[in-house]
Amino acid sequence: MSQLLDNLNPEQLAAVTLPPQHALILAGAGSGKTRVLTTRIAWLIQNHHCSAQGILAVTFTNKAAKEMVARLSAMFPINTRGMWIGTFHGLCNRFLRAHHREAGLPQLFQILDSGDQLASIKRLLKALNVDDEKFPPKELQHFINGQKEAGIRPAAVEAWDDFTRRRVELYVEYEAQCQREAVVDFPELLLRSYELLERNEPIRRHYQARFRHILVDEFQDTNVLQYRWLSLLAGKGTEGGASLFCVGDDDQSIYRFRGAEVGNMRDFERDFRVGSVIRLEQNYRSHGNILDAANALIARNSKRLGKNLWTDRGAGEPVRIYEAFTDSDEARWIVEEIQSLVRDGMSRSDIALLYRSNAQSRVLEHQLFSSGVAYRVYGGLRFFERQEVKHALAYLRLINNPDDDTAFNRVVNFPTRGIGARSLETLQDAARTFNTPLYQTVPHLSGKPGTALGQFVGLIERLRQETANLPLHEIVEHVIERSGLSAHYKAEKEGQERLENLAELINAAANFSAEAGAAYEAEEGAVDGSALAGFLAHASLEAGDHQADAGSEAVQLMTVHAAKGLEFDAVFLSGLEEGLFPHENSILESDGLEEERRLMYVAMTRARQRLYISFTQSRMLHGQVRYNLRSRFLEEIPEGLTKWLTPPSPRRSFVSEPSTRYYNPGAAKPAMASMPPPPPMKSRDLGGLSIGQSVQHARFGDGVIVAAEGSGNDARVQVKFETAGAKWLMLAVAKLTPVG
DNA sequence: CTCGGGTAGCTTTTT
DNA sequence: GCTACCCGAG
Repeated sequence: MSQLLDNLNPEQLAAVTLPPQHALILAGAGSGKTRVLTTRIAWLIQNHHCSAQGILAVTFTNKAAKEMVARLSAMFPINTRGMWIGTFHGLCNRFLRAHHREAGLPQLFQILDSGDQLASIKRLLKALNVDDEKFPPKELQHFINGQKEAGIRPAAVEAWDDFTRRRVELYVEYEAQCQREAVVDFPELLLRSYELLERNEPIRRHYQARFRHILVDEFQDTNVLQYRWLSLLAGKGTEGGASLFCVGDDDQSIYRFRGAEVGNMRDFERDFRVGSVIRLEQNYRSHGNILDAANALIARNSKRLGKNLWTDRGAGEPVRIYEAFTDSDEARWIVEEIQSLVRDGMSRSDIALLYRSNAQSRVLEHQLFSSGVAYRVYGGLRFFERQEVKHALAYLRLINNPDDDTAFNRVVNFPTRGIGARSLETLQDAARTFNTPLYQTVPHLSGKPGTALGQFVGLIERLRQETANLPLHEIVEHVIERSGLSAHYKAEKEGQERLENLAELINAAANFSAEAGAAYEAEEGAVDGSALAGFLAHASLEAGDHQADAGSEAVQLMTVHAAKGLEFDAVFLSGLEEGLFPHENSILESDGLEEERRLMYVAMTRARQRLYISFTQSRMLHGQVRYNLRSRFLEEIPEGLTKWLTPPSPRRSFVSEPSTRYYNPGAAKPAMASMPPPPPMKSRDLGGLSIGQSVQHARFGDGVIVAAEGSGNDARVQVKFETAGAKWLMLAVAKLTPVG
């Protein structure tokens, strides 16, 4: 117990030992957030503030949940099984399985991942003969999920125009289809749970009485529905209930685009009259210069709860800045620098190469590859998203729940068994007529038992019977063999890797039985039903690691988003250019720039010892060479903390943005006068115009030149107009008048 | 049914 | 510039 609290700093200690009450912990990057969260749980239990059953801890990713459980078990022999620790979706799944009847779901309901959901929507639009040009499936998916995540059912959507009204109708149809097929999408897991808690008083009271302490990780990433779910569970006000312990960092809120609502932090303070806001500001990760640079940058954001990281580790090295001519030059320099770090003894896996968008990885990969530097890219397809794995899972899903039309469509003709679009269309039509799922419709088709479709149904029936009494991993193995998948990939030239993945799936099933089996059958029979159903839910809820040979001694490549929560000795931050970072799309969004700045803050605070920032004068993007200004974020890092590895060239003033008030060309260091002139690319003949120049156009109005290409008669400039958006204009044709 | 040619679109992502 | 997806030909 005394050991438990050893080495906590005063703020961490205060957070861990708060008396039971609502609390908001503002935990800066690298401030020991996870440690506080887990120690808090251990402290609560050891001091008899509650039993393990009284704890609910919720995270966003399976990784974070697993880490919490691992750290807790390492702390003291604790019954983690009794606790509810998991992701929002994982916990809601557990809840809905336990109360499926009250939630209006069959016990063996299946979970649709995003891809399944999209397929389901496409199928719906087709069946309803909806023009998918007018209603693009992706857009409809976004619409439906957006409504659900705001807690809005179709009847409550405010639809003022025909377009929205039609989308609401499709939302209704989609809900009906899911119900018919006994499937539940991700946001539905949340919404169903919320609604059930809300309308069913006995169940609500049961859980409110049970959970004494609710702990939330990455609270800044919660969406509206998640916050409401937490509020309901905590039972604020008359119903008594749990203490909410929310840990988050508003400066690291980078997921607004997927519904995260930072405002939840302020709302939480207000709604729950949070008396204690504790700031964890001591950083155990980075050296002083890196922290100071990050602090100075984030200080320019206006909407902050306020926080300043510090360290006692010393200033360390300056932030290194490098300007390259082209993206390949930038990549070449980065790889050379990496090689030199490795020569000096740094481990490749302690080096990260970060970028704003995935498209940037290609040039970097190319250079790493040709220099023979081992690297690893995060962000590809994940295990349970692979084609062959999804196919195998689809067979398993059909055994588990034949009404799952998404699974049916996926494998009815894979491997091919002569069931073409024609027969499927007939089947679809019949299914609509009889209002039955596809599987059940097959026997209705005018008594031809020998048809290919009939044989397919026969196959599934046979598989179900043959596997009825087998242990889980043998079910999986049997289905892979007897469905024809195995033979299909054996025959395929490139099938070897797929076969290995299928073998890995059998492994995963064996592991699942061994590990999760025990946990799942704990208390309340939360997930009974078959092991198969549990495994399928697991496969949907946890897409698996991003592949890439883990553990190998390799440089880590990923987007800044993917790097959140990670740390490295050396971090290379590439592509610090206007339009890329901050991304051009974000500049038009309200508060978009502040979110980009937070993203930059996250990126910088990943570095322990060395931070490199680079940008280029020209970059190939969307098949065009673009000439971008260097990012305004570079101007927001105080000069004394940086070291330019190339001579800093003057940044053209960025006319349309108020942030330039921080940039004062007049105050340029005298040394700049002796710097070499800007390289030739910048001095291209634009008829007296330059990048950054404000111009006027007769039709499009006022704008700023943001890029240029070609020369002479072919010279073109890209102008970002205030109202008309970005346009490429031929200088020889367009009449542009310089302004100012 | 499979292959390949043509074309639209292109920030970030977990569950 | 790349790629994912759609459609038409074989």
